[in-house]
Amino acid sequence: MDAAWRGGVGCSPVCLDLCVGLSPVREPSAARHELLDRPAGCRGGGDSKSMTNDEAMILEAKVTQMSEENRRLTEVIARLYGGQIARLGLDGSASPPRPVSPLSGKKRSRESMETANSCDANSNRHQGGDADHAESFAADDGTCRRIKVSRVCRRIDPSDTSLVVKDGYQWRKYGQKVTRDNPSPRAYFRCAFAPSCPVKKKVQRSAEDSSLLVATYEGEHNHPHPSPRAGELPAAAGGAGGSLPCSISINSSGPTITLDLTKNGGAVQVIEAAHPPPPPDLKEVCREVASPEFRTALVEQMASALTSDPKFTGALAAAILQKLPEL
DNA sequence: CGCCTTTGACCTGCGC
DNA sequence: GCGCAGGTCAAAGGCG
Repeated sequence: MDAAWRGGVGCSPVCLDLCVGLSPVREPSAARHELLDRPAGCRGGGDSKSMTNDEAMILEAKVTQMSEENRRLTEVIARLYGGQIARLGLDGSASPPRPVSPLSGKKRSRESMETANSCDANSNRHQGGDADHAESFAADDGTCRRIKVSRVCRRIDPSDTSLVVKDGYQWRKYGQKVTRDNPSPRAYFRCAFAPSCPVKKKVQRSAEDSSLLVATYEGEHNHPHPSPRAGELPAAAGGAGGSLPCSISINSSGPTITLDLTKNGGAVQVIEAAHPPPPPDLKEVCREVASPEFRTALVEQMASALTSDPKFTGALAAAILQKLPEL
């Protein structure tokens, strides 16, 4: 299982985006790509100073180094979460006992019925209803968009019985159910801001930690955020912004785990990566991952492991050879 | 009075 | 075919 996950990091739809202290902003990779995409001589086009070739090469070397570090940490996270993710069914090749996709199977006919009322400009819904199950259809139809699923956790007061996760959107509760694997009831919400908004939210306390509220967002908002406030949890729309250092989402590009280690100002909130519920030590693992000591040790350990791996060194040599100019 | 929440009933898919 | 479980509906009640 671990091997399957590790193998999936590089070549399966599963991808890991890691931000490791490169920048206070959440997407340092964007800046990196901007650097990499442009030839050395063309960089800094918008700057008043023109960059020399030496500076460009140094920057490129740094970027390469960071990429390598990023890749190492990717593997570490993959190992840390490997078992959990596999159980989650995020690996598209596996056939999990309980699919993560919220729209698989039994929702089909009901979704198609709802489509009759809301098949307007909403790009998330397609006429005919079946297209909603983009998890299975989008692979063949590039025009379809998969339903985006993101999962966030928020720590609350254990005595607080309300299943409310404030994210700035307006939600209408339409159901509550006690599920089998969790004694806490699960609340079902619809986005009440726009009638045609397809986004749904499921909120349930963690079975392991009653002070942890797990909110699962399904779909994307087809309207602007009504009252964007800083520090609130990210909803499905946009998905990228928010205060959580770690999130899992499933979208058109496949399952994505984002761990942002640059956000160490606040307490690290634990994302439940397991379904069924994770072992209790997962939270501890997440805390460790966020600590500088752990990161340092991690890098050293991974560097050691990678350099002692003949496959890695071989692949690295091959990659370097490819980069060398032909003689 | 209108909106929202609650909650039991119903629907649907899946596994046996 | 039947039972189970998740998801949704809709009537009833509460609240401002």
